[in-house]
Amino acid sequence: MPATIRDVARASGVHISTVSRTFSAPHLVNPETRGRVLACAEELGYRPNRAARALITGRTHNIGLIIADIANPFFPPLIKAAESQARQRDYHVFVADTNEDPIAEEELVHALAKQVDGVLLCSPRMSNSLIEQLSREVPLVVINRQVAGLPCVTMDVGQGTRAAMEHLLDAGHRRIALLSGPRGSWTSREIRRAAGVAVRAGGGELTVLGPNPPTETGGSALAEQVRRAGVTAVLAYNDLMAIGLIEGLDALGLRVPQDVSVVGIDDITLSRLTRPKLTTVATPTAAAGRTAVDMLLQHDSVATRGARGGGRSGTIDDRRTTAQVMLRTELVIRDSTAAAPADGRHRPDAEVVAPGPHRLAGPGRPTVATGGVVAS
Amino acid sequence: MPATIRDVARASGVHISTVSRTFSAPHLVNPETRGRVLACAEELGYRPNRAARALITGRTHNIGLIIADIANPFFPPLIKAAESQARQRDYHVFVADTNEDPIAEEELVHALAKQVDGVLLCSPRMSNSLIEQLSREVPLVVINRQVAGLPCVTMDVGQGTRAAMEHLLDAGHRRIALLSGPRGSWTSREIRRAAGVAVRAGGGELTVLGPNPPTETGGSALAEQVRRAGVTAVLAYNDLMAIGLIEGLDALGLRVPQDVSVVGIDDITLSRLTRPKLTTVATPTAAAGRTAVDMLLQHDSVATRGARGGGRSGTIDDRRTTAQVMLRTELVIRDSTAAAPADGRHRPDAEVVAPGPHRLAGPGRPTVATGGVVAS
DNA sequence: CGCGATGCTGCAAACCTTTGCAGCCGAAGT
DNA sequence: ACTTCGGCTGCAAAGGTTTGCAGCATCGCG
Repeated sequence: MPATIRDVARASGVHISTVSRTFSAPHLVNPETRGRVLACAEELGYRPNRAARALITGRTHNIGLIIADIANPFFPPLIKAAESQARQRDYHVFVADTNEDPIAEEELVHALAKQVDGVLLCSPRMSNSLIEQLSREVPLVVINRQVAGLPCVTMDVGQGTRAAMEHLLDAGHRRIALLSGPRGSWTSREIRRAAGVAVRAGGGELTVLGPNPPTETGGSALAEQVRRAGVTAVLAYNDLMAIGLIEGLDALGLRVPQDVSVVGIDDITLSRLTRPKLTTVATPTAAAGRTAVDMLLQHDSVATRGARGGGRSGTIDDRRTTAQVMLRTELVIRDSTAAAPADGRHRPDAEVVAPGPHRLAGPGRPTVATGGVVAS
Repeated sequence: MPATIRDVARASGVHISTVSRTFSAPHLVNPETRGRVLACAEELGYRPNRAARALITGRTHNIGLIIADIANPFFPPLIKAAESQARQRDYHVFVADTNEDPIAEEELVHALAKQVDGVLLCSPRMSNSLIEQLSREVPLVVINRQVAGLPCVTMDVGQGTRAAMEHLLDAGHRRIALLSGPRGSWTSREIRRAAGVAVRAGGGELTVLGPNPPTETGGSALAEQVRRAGVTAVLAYNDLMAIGLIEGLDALGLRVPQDVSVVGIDDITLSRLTRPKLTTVATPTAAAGRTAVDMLLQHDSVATRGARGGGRSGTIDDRRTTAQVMLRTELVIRDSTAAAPADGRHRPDAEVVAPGPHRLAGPGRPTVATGGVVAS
């Protein structure tokens, strides 16, 4: 039913190759002919079949974006940035969600492999070795994880964690908890490592709780454990968990930040909407999306993996060029952190009280401390 | 570089057609042969090229999902539901975001057309006629809009709006504002229509503000206008706008719900996290996603639009079977609505006061009123 | 007038699969 | 012993496009 290139050729009295060129190499065809072809194409509602084209050129002009959890507000800015960057280069982005499931991740890479020119693997939960293996099937750029030999873009959560911990230590906190993220998360490991050294260096004591699902309910479920741990400050794997934790503490009668200081990571927009507004480590998600698309497109425009185009030669050599980019993070201080309680512990028996002054806190400019930046 | 069916055939000493059948019709090939072929395929890391397969079968086992704004928390549950439903039927979902841009919408449909078996068009902003035209290019299911002759799944926002307005009128509100949504939104028109008749029937007066971008900033930008309108209650096009409006009113010194009652639409999870918790019309987004996938798959499994499979006959006749489903909505009463102020107007000069009792409101079961349900 | 260059178009192979048809072989039925 | 049948496999066309190569005029130049 849909018009093919042949229909157009017949209608305009030229060979199919001329029709093809009209679309893919207009300068090679006589303007007059081209006009006639275009008219017929328009008339018949012809659109090139991208699948057929991909079959021979080896390039689909699509890129796949695999996301751990689309419901996490952390991702949409990244997705949008990737899409707009891709659109500028005449590419389309197909997003797929894995529900934090490593199996689904692998399956999706396979499914996408032949339908896209490359895949952006965002916050993968699978093993490094599997990622490496999959990268032989389709060009991969990894986001939020470092895998040796593959192009990666990560956030410098290590620096962000240090900044957060120093902020808390400066405020007099000594007993600090870390709510870690999901099993398999590179970011979570980085945070944990950095938190460990930073707290120790500051003479504090770190309690690690987890692994946990990186969601709001994952956070609220930890309120009881946080109370029992007797800490005065908490760093959460992400904002969602931090917000959930605040909810949970609230239900337990513990006030934030008077009794417990809470800091999140990501700086999702939601973190500015809750009460108290969340102190958090801002990660440049949009930049990550853009960068990842750039790396992917540069990486495979260099060596077109075309069907005919004479397969790329160096399988090992071009690893030299695979970049690993790490993006700067920033600590944004808002209303969920305060000086440690005088007795050095949160009060175990908080009475019910009208909400504290943070409710009235003005919209003043948030304090900002910068983290590090690295690239290689 | 990637292994093709021919490589496997050579390696296992059979014809390519046997390899093909090993995967697509296993019962037609001798178990012994099949075993050998599978072994070789595994060995070589062979994966069928879905693009090539699609070229001949006419079915890609992909479905496209076009979304107005992926950053709107309304959509993720719909996306996830669609994905899981599709996965059960061995389909993959590709999500694309249009940034509320009608042009991008059209372009995406074209881009997806040949790479998917059908497209779910969610909250489209383009014209009905264009949608109808595009539906001749690829099977379409429309979500959040009714288009004659096309399968649609919508939410009964009309009933939800009526319930919300009755709730407000019962609470003594008479001057009510409606924050309408983006231009081109079917839902927004439905809400406006229903709001008009409901408020008039209740002896109230409706002020319509809009159209507006359906975002948090879109809502907060309207605070000033809402104040000037002198209304005591507001229904917003969606929760995001409602939450933004509450922020904006707060900045103006107007308290919700004491001075102004606010109700949203959608019941996104965020609406339970803000203070005050939002009264809102819950829409069954997950059900919508599932239903839409079902309608699409049923619709085109009936008549395979295969290349060879003898094109479908009835172009008009099968319209009889195109269903239009409308899903039930529910009014969820939380803390952002209250009785109208005694003087019938919000106080124009609110003093700064410690936050009201809604801060302490327990997690009690929300009151629920049911809306209608329709199907044809 | 001849020659090469230039601009445009047609030809046909190739991309990777699926699938209708035909062929082969052994077994079962008559 | 001859047919029939069934199970399995091979053959080749088809699907829609791109692209290197070759052919053909036309044109400019010497």
